[in-house]
Amino acid sequence: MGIYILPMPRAATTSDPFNAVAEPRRRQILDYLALQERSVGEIASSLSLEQPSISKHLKVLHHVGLVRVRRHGRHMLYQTNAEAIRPLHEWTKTFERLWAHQLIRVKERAEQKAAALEES
Amino acid sequence: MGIYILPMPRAATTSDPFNAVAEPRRRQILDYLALQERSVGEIASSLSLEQPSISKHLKVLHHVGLVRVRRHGRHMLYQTNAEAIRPLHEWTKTFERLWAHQLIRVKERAEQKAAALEES
DNA sequence: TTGACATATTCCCATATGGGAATATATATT
DNA sequence: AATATATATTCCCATATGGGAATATGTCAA
Repeated sequence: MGIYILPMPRAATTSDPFNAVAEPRRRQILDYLALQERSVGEIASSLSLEQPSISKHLKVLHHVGLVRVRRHGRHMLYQTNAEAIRPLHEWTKTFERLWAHQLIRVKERAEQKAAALEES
Repeated sequence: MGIYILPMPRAATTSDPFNAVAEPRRRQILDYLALQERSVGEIASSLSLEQPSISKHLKVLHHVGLVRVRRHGRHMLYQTNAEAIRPLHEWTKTFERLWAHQLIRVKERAEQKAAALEES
């Protein structure tokens, strides 16, 4: 182990939040765990998935810091760590101005078209 | 005959923007093409990657609508379609309130700790 | 037409993956 | 102690993948 960044056909799901979040099930889990902590069993039954699958997804999410865990008796209580989603938010935010501009241009073109129709 | 559910080991990179954007190179490309359209050759030399690799990444990005293309002579000019990033932004945004709350709690706990130290 | 340039496609291959099934580990209860 | 419950791990396997190299397609210029 150490710093190894190379011949990977596709970056590991555990390599960063972007990869971890690419899987729809894992986004579901994060949504579900956003407001309150839940046990693995609760997650499994709520999302209609087998417990081993949930455990594996949680392992990935925990590896990149997207969830916190604490033990409560036999149960492991997981909860979304929203802070880890922030980098994704920041990255997407850098494009916010752009889609606003693009929408304005679409609107302007539509208005020009409407004006042209009036004249004819 | 019946319904066969094909085993998908991992969703295709072309399945949605979340998967397309998981690849760091593709995020680089989107950053680079955010403000102005660029030819494949320009992208390749700017990001220090082989042209075939760039073309393949662009194919994925185009498939999910993250870039637009237009032909200009022999050149293909690509540009980021910011609108397609919006769903990612919206999803991450749903967690915005939460990390604000969590930061407040972290701050409060730190202050309590400091107060306890003062007393002792 | 021929040649030069720009981009796209194909072939190769080692690797991570997600789900299912079976099993292992950990904790609580009696 | 033994047993039940909760979670984690392991094994299996078909599949998509990213880069490199080679090649194909497309477009302009002379």
